[in-house]
Order: sequence, then C-alpha cells, then structure tokens
Amino acid sequence: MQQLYCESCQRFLADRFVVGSCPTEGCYNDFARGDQCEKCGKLLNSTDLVDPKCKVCGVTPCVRDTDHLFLELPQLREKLEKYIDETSVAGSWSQNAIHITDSWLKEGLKPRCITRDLKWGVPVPHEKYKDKVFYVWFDAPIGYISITACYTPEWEKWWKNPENVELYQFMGKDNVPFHTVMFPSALLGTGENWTLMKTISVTEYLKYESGKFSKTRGIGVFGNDAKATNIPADVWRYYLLSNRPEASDAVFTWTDLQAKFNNELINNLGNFVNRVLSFIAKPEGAGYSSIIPDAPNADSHPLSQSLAETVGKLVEQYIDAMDKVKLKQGLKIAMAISSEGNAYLQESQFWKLYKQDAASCAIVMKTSAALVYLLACLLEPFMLSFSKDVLQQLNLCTKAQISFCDEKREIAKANRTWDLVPANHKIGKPVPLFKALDNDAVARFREVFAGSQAERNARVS
RNA sequence: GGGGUGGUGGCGCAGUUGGCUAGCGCGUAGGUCUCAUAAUCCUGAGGUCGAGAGUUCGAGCCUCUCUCACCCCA
Repeated sequence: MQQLYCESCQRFLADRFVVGSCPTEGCYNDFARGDQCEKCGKLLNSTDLVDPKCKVCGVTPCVRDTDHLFLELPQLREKLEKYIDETSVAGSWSQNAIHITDSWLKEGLKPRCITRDLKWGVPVPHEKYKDKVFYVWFDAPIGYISITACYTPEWEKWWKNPENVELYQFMGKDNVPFHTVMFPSALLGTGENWTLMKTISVTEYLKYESGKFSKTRGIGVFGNDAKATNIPADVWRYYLLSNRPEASDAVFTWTDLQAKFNNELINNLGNFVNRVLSFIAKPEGAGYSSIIPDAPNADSHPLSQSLAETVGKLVEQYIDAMDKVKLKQGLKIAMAISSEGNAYLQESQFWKLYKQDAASCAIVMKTSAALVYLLACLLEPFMLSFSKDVLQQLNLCTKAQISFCDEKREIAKANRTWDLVPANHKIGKPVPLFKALDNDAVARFREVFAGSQAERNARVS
C-alpha cells in the first residue's frame, strides 16, 4: 500500500497528521485533514490531498510504498464465532460485553492492520519490518502471557491449559473488542492450544463529580491522589465496588464516598463488629472477659434460629452472585448480613439478657461472634485489611484459609451460624475498625481535586 | 450519516426468561433501645419507571415514533 512519508521527520504520516487542499469539486478547502475534510465532510485518504503538508514540520511529504502486517480476521470467522457463542454463555459474560462484541461481528470482520510506523512501541521482530512497531492492542494482550513467562518457566501450565484453567478478565467497555475479538482471533489463528478467556466482566464509565474522568486531561482522582488522601485502601475498594458501573454509568462524588463510608462501613458494619466484640471483652460481671461463651441450646432459641435461616439464604445468594461475577450484588448481600446482625442484636436486647437470662445471652453473643467471623470471610475479596483486622480481633486463623463452607462447598455451617466459631475461645483486643470522614475533610478534597492535575500543581506553586 | 447503550421517587443505584400492592442505600418525618465510633432498630411520606402510540389477559421489561445523554463505526 501507499502512504505519505515525511523526509524531514523521517517517518510515515498517519492520515490525521497531514493537511492540504480538499480535492472535492467546489470545496477546495485549504485546511483539509488527511482523514476527512471538515468543510465538506467528505472522507479522504491522505494521498488524495492536493499540496499536502506534514502537520508537524510543514514540509511536503512524498508518496512511498510500504508494507504492513494484517490479522486476517475474516479467515478466522467460523472459529471465532464458535468461541464467542459458547464462551459467552458458559462464562456468563456481562450483557454489555456481549452487545459490544455482537456489534463488531455484525459490522463484518475485516483484516486488521497490526503494524504502525511509529517511533515508539514494540519493534516487529522481522528483518523486513524492523522499522515498524506493533499496534498496541496487538501486543498488549500478549503481555498477559509474557509477564507470566517472566515470572515462571511453568507459564504454559496456565496459558496452554484450557482444560484446567479458567481465565477471568475485568475491564472498562472501551477495551472489549480487543479481548473478545482481536486477541482470541490471534490465539485461535496460531492453531495452538491456548487458554482463552472464559469470563469477561465489563463496566460502563465512572464519572467524576459532574463531569468525565480524563486521564489525559488529568481530571478526577487517580492512584497517587487516592493515596494522598490517607483514606484507607479498603474504603476506596468498598466505595468503588459498591458503586461499580455494572449496568449503567455511575458517578463518583466525594460526598457520596463519605456517606457510604460513614453510614455503611462504620455505622452498619464497623459498629456491628465492635459492639459484639467489645461486649465479649468486658470483664466478668459486665461481659465475658474476652471468652466466647458456649451456647449449647442454640437450636431451640427461636430468634437465633430465624437469624440463621435468613443468613443461610443470604449466603446462598452471595455465592450465586459471586459465581456470576456480580460483585456489586455480592457486596450488597454481605452488607445485608451485617444489617441483619444489628437487627438481631437489637431484638435480642442482649444487654438485658445478660442479667436476666444468661443462657440466651450466651447464645446471642456466640452467634453474633460467629456472624462477625462470617462477615470477615464474605468481605475478604472486597476488603482485605478489614478481614485481616477482624480475624485478628477474633484471634482466629489469620493465616489458614478462612472458610464458611465445608469441603463439599455446602453452606450447612452458615445455617448453624453459631457453630462457625469455637466456644471458650479467647478473642483479641477489640478496636474500632474505621475512623469517620468528617465534612471538613470532604470539602477539602472536593476543592483540592477539582480541575485538572496541571491546574492543581499550578495552584500549589 | 449508520449503529449501539442508557433516561426508574430529592440524590445515587437494582430490577434474571413480560405477571403477586415497582425495590435498595442516602436524605426526609415520627417513634425506639442504650451493648456500641450519638452508632442501632421500627414505622411512614415520596415514583403516571424520558414522551407518545401499539402487541398482550397482563409491560419498567417486547414493537414503532419522538426526545435527551453518552459511546462506537465509516
């Protein structure tokens, strides 16, 4: 194929890097771009322009022959469609991933150019193309594999073992076609037995306050910003996951972060954990001297029975949601269990039982402690440090694998909630898990992180 | 220009193959307990599910038109 080459820049020019006169009859716009004339709206090839100029240096480029490599998607159509049809169902792909992929297939698969005449990028390892680099979306997914190969010589155990490996991938919707069409095609095209992606979980966009997050313009909060706030990573994880744009776009706002943090993490979850553990930790006469009491007749305690039943059902829903990678739903269910815990405590009036009905009080406290343990398990994928801290305060296996199921993955244990935790076990020292975010801090963050990163830096200096 | 996705109580979001009085969190009104980081718990108010038409015994979910927002493609 033919392309314009700029002698002074020593590179081939992408269409949009060329300006010249529009060749269209009656238009002759002198400032038409190589891909499209904005005056008459006609689509162009840069080689069509009259008197073309390099947009970078202004020199007139010349036409040169150039070779590019293409991925022959049309030849792979049958294999690819089979992969998509089967995997999208088996891997329960998110709805948006399916839609985006379908629209690509519907438009018809065309050969995709996978080389570029750029100065940076991964060079093509072939004598004939040594001056070219790969198109990023051709080489980037290969990085998934090569990074494993850098880590271990046994990388094929993961990447060439589709029978035993399930690959889950998470991304924003703009990257879908590269993972459902381009990369699977490249792998299928090799004819080798690669591990192909099984499940893809795709999010819509997260907006910042009222506008758009923009990495290039530096608008929004980014990793280094998040760190600078000193808000614990768990809180960020909680907020971003509970607000994960699974079905439609979602909005990030500082006040919403504060509300979710204070109301849900502290008032609901943190408070539940703390009220249980701190009561157990109280000395004999007011509590249990840090020893989880035995609860021999929990089965015959109606309130605990009905709690266990509710919790059992919620745990089933949790597992189902997590299997389908509905993370937001899973998190919500876990929080609902915490809420059930608070209601249970409230209804039991354990602070009165302590003096009036010691046996029932013991049942309530043991069951609640077990619920705390269960929550640490359920929330572990979402908030690692929280989970770790809770287990530490419970003085339970922080190292061994935590679990609320038995070997057969039955949740019978959750149905007998009180059995999740051993009797006569001494717990650790209860400490509040989170520190609330006050209004002043929120107002400050809103101000500090307004505008672009460049503007912020200018404001500081 | 073609195509796609979304528009659900004040705000932020759920609603699986169309089916019991449309849910959840926050906020809001009233009440409640006091073990707990003034946290908990209960009750209530608040929605013609963007607009209009159609299919159906029945539609937030299906079809068409319109409108607004965003995205993709050429």
